[in-house]
Amino acid sequence: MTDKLKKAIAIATEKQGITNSIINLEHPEDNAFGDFSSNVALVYSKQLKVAPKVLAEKIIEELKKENIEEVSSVELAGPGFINIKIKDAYFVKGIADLAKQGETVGKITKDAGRKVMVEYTDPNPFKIFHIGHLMANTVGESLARITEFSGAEVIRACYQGDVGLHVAKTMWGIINFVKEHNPIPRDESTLVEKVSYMGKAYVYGNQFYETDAECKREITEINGLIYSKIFQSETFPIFKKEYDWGLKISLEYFDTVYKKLGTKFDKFYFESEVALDGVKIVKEFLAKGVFENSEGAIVFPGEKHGEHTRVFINSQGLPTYEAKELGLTMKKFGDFPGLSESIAVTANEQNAYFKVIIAAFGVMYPEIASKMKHLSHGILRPSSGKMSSRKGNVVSAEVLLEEFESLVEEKLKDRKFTTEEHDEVRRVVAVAALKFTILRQAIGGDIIYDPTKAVSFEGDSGPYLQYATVRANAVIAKAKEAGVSEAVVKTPEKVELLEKLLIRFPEIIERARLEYAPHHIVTYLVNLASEFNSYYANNQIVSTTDELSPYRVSLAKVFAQVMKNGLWVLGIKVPERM
RNA sequence: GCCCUUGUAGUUCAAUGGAUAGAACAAAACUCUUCUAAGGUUUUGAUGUAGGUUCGAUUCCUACCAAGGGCACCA
Repeated sequence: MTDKLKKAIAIATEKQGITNSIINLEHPEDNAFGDFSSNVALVYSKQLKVAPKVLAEKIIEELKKENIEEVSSVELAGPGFINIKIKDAYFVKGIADLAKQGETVGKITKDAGRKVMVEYTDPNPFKIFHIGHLMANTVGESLARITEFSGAEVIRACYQGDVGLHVAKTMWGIINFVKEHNPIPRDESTLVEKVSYMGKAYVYGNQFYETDAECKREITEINGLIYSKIFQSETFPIFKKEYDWGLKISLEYFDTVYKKLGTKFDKFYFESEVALDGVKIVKEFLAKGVFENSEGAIVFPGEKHGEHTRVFINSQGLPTYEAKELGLTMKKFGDFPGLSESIAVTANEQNAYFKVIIAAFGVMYPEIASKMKHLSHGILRPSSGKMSSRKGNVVSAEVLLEEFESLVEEKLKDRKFTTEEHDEVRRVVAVAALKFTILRQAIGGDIIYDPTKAVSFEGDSGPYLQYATVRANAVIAKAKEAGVSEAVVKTPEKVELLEKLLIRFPEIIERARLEYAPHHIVTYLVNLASEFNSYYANNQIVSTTDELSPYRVSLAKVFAQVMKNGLWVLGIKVPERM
């Protein structure tokens, strides 16, 4: 419909002497202005040296001559807008079409044939899985699903730092921690206990790294030994027992978190498997003059490319995060030939870092640079202070999720559930509340989270969207029970905003994909759910006497499916009941 | 010091250069013998400051103010 109207307006505009015009066609915010609105007359009036209103009148005249079937009226409004209203029958038919699509409603084919990798979450073994990882996971998963829903083949990747200074700090911490305080948790301890022990060991190690020169020297030495895992494996076994233990429980624990959040990665990358490649690339392009020797390190002189200089190989001869990133990127494109796009989601403190990486690729492999996309998120901040896993004042994902779950628990008190159902609802609703909080606003900005107020489940929230869907499903079930006919025999004279919003779903998906902006979907679903809730309050949907009942039930069905798919794209599940 | 990002109701967020700047929370009132009241209805309230570009600026440009992040061997 949008394309059809755009074309018609383009033709009408062309007759006024404007060629190759860019037609802007939008849904006016105020529904009273019509279903579509265009500002072409305002845009091109200057070029033609006529008043916008005069031009608009002429275009409207042409449009009327075209006699487009679905259009009920074309009007001039305001300073020169062309407002178009669509016949109600078109929307009724639109709902019927959506109903036919069933579970695939809203899926588009914009990205068909494309292969897109999304790398996100990237927690580091040997360290805590904190709320920053929760954010990256939520944003990344949603972007992956939007892309998938747009028809692309999506590869979910997760990149984990199994070598590096942080590992050395934890190793040192474990070794010294054991001596002084606590022994390593035994096998019968829970995974969470083991992981939190390791988190403490890291903080302990880091504390000494920063304050004690001798400890710093030891940790640096351990770091070198850890790298020997890659370079010359025979010197590594010194810490092998602690290392293997730490890596194993970290990965096991991450899996439990992913399961809870609803992510399933297709590919895990480790720093240890890309570090060597990174070194190779740096050496190769050092010879070609892309990198330079500087103060014993090898750096990329970013200033030559509008960026800043960064160290790729340190004076110890070890690859930094930067060099590993080169190896990782090459490996991604090597593992998945024909990759059309490689998206990486990280915290926004890495924005400048990624610009340098992409600039370096721009010099070495422009083809790859053009396919790289970096997206970032802000921090999920408990209104007091910045969190840092180095200082240990971080909120772990575990703690935050538990906090949300206990809030849901409160609400669940009055409802009757089986134990199994209770736990499921508790978890699904808590995750929805959390993901909604993260995805409701444009990605990139910080999300301020007040731990005392926590999260209200009233108003715009994940549970609000789930609740509207659950109610629609309950109505559908009731209709089935009451034996309301499936066949729609009568349709309403006049459609509501609900129908109009429903048929826009695919457009919203497309925009979210184009702009890498999940929050457009959130905004849309909130409006849609709110519209449905009003409709639900004003209309009896299930009735054995009202001829409109089958239509209303079919509308509820389409609504429930759009909500389910829209929430799926956000990574949110809908419970059976709540 | 330099670079990047962000300043919108009391609060947390929206708004492809367009029309009367949308929600939610908080506050006040109403609403469950119709399908789940985690709902619905109504009322109050905002574009950091100063310029500029434009028919039109929350949006683009400049300066200032404020907040956050980054800037060499961490990831």
